[in-house]
Amino acid sequence: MTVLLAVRPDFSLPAVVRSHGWIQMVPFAELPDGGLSYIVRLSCGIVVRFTVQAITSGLRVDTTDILSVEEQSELQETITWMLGLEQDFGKFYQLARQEPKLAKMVERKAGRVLRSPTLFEDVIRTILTTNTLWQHTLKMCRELVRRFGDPLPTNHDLHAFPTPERLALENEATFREQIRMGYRAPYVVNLAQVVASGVLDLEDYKTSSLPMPQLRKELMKIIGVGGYAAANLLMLLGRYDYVPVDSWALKVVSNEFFGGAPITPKQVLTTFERWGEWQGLAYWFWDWKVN
DNA sequence: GGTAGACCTGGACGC
DNA sequence: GCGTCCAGGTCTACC
Repeated sequence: MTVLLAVRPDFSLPAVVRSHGWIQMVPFAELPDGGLSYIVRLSCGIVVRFTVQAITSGLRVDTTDILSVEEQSELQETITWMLGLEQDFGKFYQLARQEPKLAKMVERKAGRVLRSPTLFEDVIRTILTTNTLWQHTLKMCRELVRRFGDPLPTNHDLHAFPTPERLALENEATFREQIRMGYRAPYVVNLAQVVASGVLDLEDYKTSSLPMPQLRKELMKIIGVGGYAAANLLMLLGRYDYVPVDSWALKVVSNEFFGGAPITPKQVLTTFERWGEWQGLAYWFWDWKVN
């Protein structure tokens, strides 16, 4: 079935889809026209594949199944969150237009960051990106989805991202041996268990009114989420007043602003401080020198 | 608050 | 084929 969605004038679907590496991780996939394909498990338990494509009047959403009114509504809410359709970048674009290194991103209508349907999923993905090579991250995610995600009824080779409840049934050894997660295994087990049991309501953070420093502290209470991971999650939550500093950030900021000399994470943060509530975005979409 | 070392995997490299 | 080195963040212990 087909559903149409309206978007703001500053929205670009390919810009969101290609905003970062999530699109390379199952069950995300990019369509040839820059659109999005994703397999989602709705709250009623059905697994649906949907595609999103840009059309003149906004977005066209096609699903593999006929959905009830409630399911359609849930799917629309999910897509709105995933693509950041609710976000307004007017104020940021005004500032960014005055910075040559951000001119291209304004032109591309970039700024939105592709999100998973749930924060639980984004936390797991983020943990899988830490302290390893990107190819290993992709492999861990692929195996996690293939082994524990509910299959698409029309194609059992495709799966939705596993639920906290499903992952909470597994133990550390399974994740170490089958998913090759290494020391990250207890982090994932713990997160699945606290979310599945209701001890931690991660999805509540999507609408949290906590100031950034407190929200960052809350995120860092999750075992396996340190400074970088928390900053990355803040970006995904639409909080852009902090920069996710990893080894890449140290490298590009050093090359751009410090002549390639070794720098500290604090120097990265100081460099982007002037962007205030938008510093995360300014860093993320900066037109970095490529060496 | 800052620092050092352990934790894991997988790719690159030398033998 | 085997061993070694390295990259990549987080946690814990210690100062």
